[in-house]
Amino acid sequence: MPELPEVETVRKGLEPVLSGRRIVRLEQRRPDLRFPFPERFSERLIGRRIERLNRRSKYLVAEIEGGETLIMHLGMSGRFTITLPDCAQVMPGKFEHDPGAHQKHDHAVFHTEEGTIIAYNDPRRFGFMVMTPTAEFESHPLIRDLGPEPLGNRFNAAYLAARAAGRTADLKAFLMDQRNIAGLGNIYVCEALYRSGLSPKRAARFLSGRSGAPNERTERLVAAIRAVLCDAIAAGGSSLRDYRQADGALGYFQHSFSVYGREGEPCSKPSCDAMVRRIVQAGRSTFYCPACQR
DNA sequence: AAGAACTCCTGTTGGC
DNA sequence: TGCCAACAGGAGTTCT
Repeated sequence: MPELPEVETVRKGLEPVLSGRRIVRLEQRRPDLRFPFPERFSERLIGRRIERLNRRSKYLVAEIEGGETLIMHLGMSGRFTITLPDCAQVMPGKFEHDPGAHQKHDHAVFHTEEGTIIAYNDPRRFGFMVMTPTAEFESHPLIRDLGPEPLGNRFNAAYLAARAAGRTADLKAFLMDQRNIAGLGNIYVCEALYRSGLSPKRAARFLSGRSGAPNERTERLVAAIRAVLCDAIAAGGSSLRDYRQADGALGYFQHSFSVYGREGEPCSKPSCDAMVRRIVQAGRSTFYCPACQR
């Protein structure tokens, strides 16, 4: 489901009810998601405060009092729902079920000292939760090979060009690879390539000149990636199917898609009369404008 | 080492 | 209406 803007939106939604709060109960409804839940999961959380809720790439990262960190990934279909104490009073009609009553695919349910219930729901179970000593977070196998945050300082044209030098993989696959850039997925790769006028079928080395220096295309792509992510975060992410923000609100960036999911529709550039095309790359749909993206 | 194929799982959608 | 195939926002593992 979620790419960087959606995970950041979830983080912002969870922060007020999790950051600085103490976990008093954990209901773990099955042994695993994609991977087993952490050993003695509830023992390691109960009675402890969540000191901070961060995001790295598409991971939610909760620093737990006592020196451990909980790393969570939402996979394709993971989401959190928040039920506030006395929510019927606070938000009449907002919850269709009794507070505390669990829904199908609620696999882990956290209770805080304040009586807030935070349920992790994930039909496909491609998500996962793992714990690591906070001191070893950066060297954790899931974290250590991640590329730079696209909205951070380490990500720029010089980096991208050097990274792409000599690479024969197509641009779509190159940008989807989290080791190159962290946090992009199918939607935002398609949208960023459209915004920068680059074909998803180009080889990644198209981004670097001789000696791995950036060119004008690299600059355009970097700017487009930053812009589309910022726009999406400002819109609260994209709501496809039933994805919602943690507070139940729908993100609305899906209304701003230029190409994603728009096969057969006219290119949104007024001067272009081409139709958006869908192809399959590495088993995933790619949407692009064959006229604007070269 | 890089790249491509395969895999996990459930739910929804579209065509007949 | 039912049935079935295709597809879905991800990424670790395994192979070449």
